[in-house]
Amino acid sequence: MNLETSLSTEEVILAAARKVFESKGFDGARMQEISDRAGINRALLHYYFRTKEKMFERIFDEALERFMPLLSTWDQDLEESWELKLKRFIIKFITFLKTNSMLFLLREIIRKPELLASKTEKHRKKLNKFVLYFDRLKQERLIRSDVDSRYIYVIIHSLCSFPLMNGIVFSYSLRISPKEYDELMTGYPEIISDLLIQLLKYQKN
Amino acid sequence: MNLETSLSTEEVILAAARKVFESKGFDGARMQEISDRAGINRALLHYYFRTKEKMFERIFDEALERFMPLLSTWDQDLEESWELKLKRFIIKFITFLKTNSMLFLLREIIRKPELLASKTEKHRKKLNKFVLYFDRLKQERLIRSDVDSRYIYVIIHSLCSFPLMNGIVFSYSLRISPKEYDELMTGYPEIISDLLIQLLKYQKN
DNA sequence: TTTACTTTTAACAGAATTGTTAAAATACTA
DNA sequence: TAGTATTTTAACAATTCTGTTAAAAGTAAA
Repeated sequence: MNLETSLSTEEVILAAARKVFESKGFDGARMQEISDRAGINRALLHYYFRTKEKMFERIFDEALERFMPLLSTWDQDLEESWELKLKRFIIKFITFLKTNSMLFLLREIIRKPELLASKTEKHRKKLNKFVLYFDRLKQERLIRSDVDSRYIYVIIHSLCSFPLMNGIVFSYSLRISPKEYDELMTGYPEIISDLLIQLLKYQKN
Repeated sequence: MNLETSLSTEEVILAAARKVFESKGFDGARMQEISDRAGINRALLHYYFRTKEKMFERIFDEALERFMPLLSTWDQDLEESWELKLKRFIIKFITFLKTNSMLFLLREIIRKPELLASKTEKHRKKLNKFVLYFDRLKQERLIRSDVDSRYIYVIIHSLCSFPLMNGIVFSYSLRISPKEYDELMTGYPEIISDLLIQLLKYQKN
C-alpha cells in the first residue's frame, strides 16, 4: 500500500465532504457532489468510508476534536490574569469559528441529538471548567459576584459564535456586503473583550 | 366549498409542516412525515400546496412576516427612553424566538441564500432603523459614542438569539437538563437588559 | 333525491440517490 | 518483468421520495 497517496486521496475526499456537509447539511449533501468536488468516482467514497453516515461522523468528530482543546483555557491556574485568559479565549474561539462551521455542528445536533451525547461523552468533565473557574474568580473577589457564572458562559459564547454563524444575515441587515462585514468583524474580538472585561470587573459599592 | 373545514385542514397541514421543517430542515423533511403528523393522505399535501417547495416557502414567509413587526421598535420617537425601548425589544424578541425557530430561518438561508434577498425585499427599508436610531442616541449624547452602532446591533441580536437556538448545547455544556436550562433562562432577558444598559450608558470621563 | 362540486384517497410513474460488485487500472515487490 | 495487492471505475440493483391521476367519499343546493 502506498501510504503517501492513499492518505492524500482520503484527505481530498474528506476536504470535499467537509465543504459539502457544512454548506448543505447531512440531508442536503449528495455523495455525487462530494465525489465530483474531490474529482473521483462516486464508488470510491464507499470504498474509503463505506456509507454516507460513517463519512459524516468522521467529519463531525473531527470538528468536535478541533474544538475541545479550547476548553483548556479554563484550567485553573491563577497566574495569568482573568482578563488575559478571557481575551485569549475569545480570539482563539473566533479564529476557530472562522474555519469551522458552528452552524454545521448545531444544525446536525438538532437533526440528531444523540450526536451530542455520544460524541462528547469522553470530554464530559472538561465541560464545566468554565463555570468552576468563574465561580472561583468571584470567591476571590476578582470579578463581580452578582451574575450567575452560567449566564456569563452563555453570554460569552453567544457573543463569539453568533456573529460568525449569522454573518450572511447580519451583513444583509446592516446593508453592507459580506466582504465589508468581514472587515468590520476584524475589530470585533477586541471590542467584546474590552466590553466584557469592563462589565465583569469587580464593582465596589 | 366549506370555508370552515377547508381552512382548518390547511392550517392542520401548515402546523404539521412547520414542525417538521423546523426540526428536520427542508432537505430532511419528508412529505410522508408531514401528512402523517397532520393525519391525512400524502396526496392531499399536493392538492393544497402543489409542491414541497411551495409549501416550504409558505412556512418560511410566515415566519419572516411574524418577525418583521419587531423592527418597529426602532421607530424614532424619542418620547420613550432608550432603556425602555431596549428592554421592550429584548423581551419581545426573546418571546418571538421561543415560538419561532431562528435556527430554521438561518439554516435555510444558508442552504439557499436567495431566500433572504427575495423574501425581505419589501422590508429592506426597515432593516437599518436600528443603526439610525442608535446613531441618533449618540448624537444626543444619550449613550456612549465610542462603539460602532453596528457592533451594538450585532451584540444585542447575538445575546438574544443564540442562547435560544443553542439551548440544547448550552444545557448539555452546563450539565443541566433542558428543563432546568429553560428555567434558568427565564431570568435572562432581565439580566442582559441591565447589563447592556449599564454598558451603553453615556460615560463621562 | 339527484346533480354538481369539493375534498380525500389509493395506486402508480418517474426520478434521484445510496450502496454493491466485478472488472479494469495502477502501484508495489520479488 | 511477472505476479500480487491495492485503488479506481462502470454498470447495476434496490430503495426512497416526490408528484400525478383517476376514482371514491363527502357536502351542498335544487
